[in-house]
Amino acid sequence: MQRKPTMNDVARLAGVGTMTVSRVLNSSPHVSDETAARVRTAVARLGYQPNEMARALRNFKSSTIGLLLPNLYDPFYATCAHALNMVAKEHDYTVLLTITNDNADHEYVEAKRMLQRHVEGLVVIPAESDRCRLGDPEFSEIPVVSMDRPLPPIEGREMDSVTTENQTGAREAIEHLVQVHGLKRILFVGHKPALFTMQERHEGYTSAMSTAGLATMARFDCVSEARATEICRDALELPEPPQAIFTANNLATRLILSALLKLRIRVPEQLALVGFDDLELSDLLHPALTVVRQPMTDLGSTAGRLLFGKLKSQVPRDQLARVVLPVELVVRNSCGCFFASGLGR
Amino acid sequence: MQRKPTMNDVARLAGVGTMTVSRVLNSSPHVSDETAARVRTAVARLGYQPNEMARALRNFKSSTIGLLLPNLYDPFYATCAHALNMVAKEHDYTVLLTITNDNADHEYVEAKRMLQRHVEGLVVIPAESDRCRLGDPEFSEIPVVSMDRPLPPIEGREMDSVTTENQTGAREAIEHLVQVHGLKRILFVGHKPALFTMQERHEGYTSAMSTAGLATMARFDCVSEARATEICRDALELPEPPQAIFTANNLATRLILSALLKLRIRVPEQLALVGFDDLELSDLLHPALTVVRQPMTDLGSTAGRLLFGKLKSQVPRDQLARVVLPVELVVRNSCGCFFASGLGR
DNA sequence: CTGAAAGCGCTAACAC
DNA sequence: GTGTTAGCGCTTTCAG
Repeated sequence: MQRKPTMNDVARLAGVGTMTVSRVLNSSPHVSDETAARVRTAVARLGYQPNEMARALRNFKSSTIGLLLPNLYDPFYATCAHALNMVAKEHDYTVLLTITNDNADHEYVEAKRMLQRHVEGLVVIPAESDRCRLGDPEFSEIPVVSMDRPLPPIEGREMDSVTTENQTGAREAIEHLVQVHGLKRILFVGHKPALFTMQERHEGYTSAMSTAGLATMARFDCVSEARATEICRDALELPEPPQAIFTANNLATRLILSALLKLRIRVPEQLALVGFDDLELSDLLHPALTVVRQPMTDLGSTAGRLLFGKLKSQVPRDQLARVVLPVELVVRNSCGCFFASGLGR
Repeated sequence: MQRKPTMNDVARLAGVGTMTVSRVLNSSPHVSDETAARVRTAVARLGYQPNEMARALRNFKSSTIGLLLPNLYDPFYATCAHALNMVAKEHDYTVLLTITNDNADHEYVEAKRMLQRHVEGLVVIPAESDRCRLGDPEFSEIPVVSMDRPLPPIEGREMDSVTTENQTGAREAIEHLVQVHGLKRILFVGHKPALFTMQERHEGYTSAMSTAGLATMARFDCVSEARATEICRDALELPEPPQAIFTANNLATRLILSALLKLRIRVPEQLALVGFDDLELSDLLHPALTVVRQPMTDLGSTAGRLLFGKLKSQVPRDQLARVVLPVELVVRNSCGCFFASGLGR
């Protein structure tokens, strides 16, 4: 385990100065072909690899970006992360990854760590919180882009964001239930009332319901199997029980579906179901799930494009971008469509 | 956007030398409480943050590890990555993430990039390939741990690995089909014959079949919906069609399931199904899937523990660890269990 | 207990 | 075209 060769070693072996080596490595024009060739042989002979640390220290750039997200076991976040990574790779950047567990304090600490590591930009799925600190002045030196949820503006400073049409998606889901299937009593089920996406989807639900002149009912506590069962039971005991449930994210969908199955409630005959977020196997379920599908990959790659646009100075730093990506209502069977016809197996 | 404060700035403000500041920051003992306090105030006043780049350059350590994996959209890999990240966080290390797309050349290039960035260790889900180069001498300076698939030993050098009981898992699945359900003709379906896990599972399948005195049949080309349909159709046209299919990974399971549904083949009555790898909604399917479940989180965290064991010098570098984690046969309905009783909805 | 000097590996700026 | 000098921000070494 001997010391790694440095630029000096290469220079000595090639019989030139270190600067010449540096120039060759950075393919600067003013080097004669002959010397360049000599240097390259020396590099190859020694298996020389530039020390990125020294380079970063000198150049004030690290070719690194930071990615902060709540977790990676949720396929939604993981897919965003995947897409972002691909963009970074295209630009020859490396990604520093951190899991925040949806905790704003961790997020802040980790973001600072990344700053110390001289990341040139940050992509973040902000932690669910009222007191996010990613707007602190120390972060204003690098571009920051948020995905899925916007970063709350702090002291007037706003940051780029890429989100999806949460409201529109929810509204379309409800309108489908109301207009196509003639349903009137639709229950909204979410898992965290404070979450931006949750609020937006609830807003979409509310507005669609009120447009149709229907009364709303919502539960925001669908966080466990037990609770989901409770929610379903409560709902069915109502004098006028809901005819459909709109689950506002993949966790809620999963839990409610499981509860419904256990309670032996027939979907969609007895209770229709539409969910926000597509799930891996939802087309193979019985009934196949009708869902609002979000463009997960686009979220990540758009965030990446936004960030690199600024890093490569193609876009002025102070130009604010707020991209909202379209969602798609994927009509399958759980809403009641194609079901009587027996297509649903 | 002014220059960041350096240690020198702090030293000047506190009226001490830079060394004293350094000592305080690294909580070295030989500083008087009073000076230390002065330094700390100065640090706070300036909002000083140590420059990790300079530190890494000086110390030859970066508090960074590298993670290389095929992709993040596969929940299996993503969950491993999540677990590893959590371990790294415990040790106050940062993770450099790279997607290899299961390409050994990308993997090699990216691993070298990580080396240039002075990662202190590497965790990798090796790309499917006969010519992996992660055993090259340049990597022998840092500990390398592989997950899910072992790294092929190169020039005698072997590396730590964490895998799961692929053979045993497959064998148990087959034995269940044979012994509990009395099935004799079982088709093995995989997607990539070269993959380590695929081979191991096939080996388990073969050994279980031969122990039972049964003939084997295998397909290794389940890579698309169309192909899956073809596989099913081919199988059913056989003079003695299979009574069960064993799908050797989550992709194959997904595709075969979808094909079976489309072909209106009843599971498990007409054809039983057992898969390797659990899927997010597989307990909600009709029938619920019987699967061999792998400890995804354990894979990641064990790999992390192995790596940090060496980084913290608790374990000698040359001590080879080969951990094999147990899998679990999760019996649900697709194998035929609990099905006649109507429990499956 | 504290500070000054030297240098980690690299490159921008200026000589020649 | 090419080499020399200086210094990025930090810490090790060695004097005080």
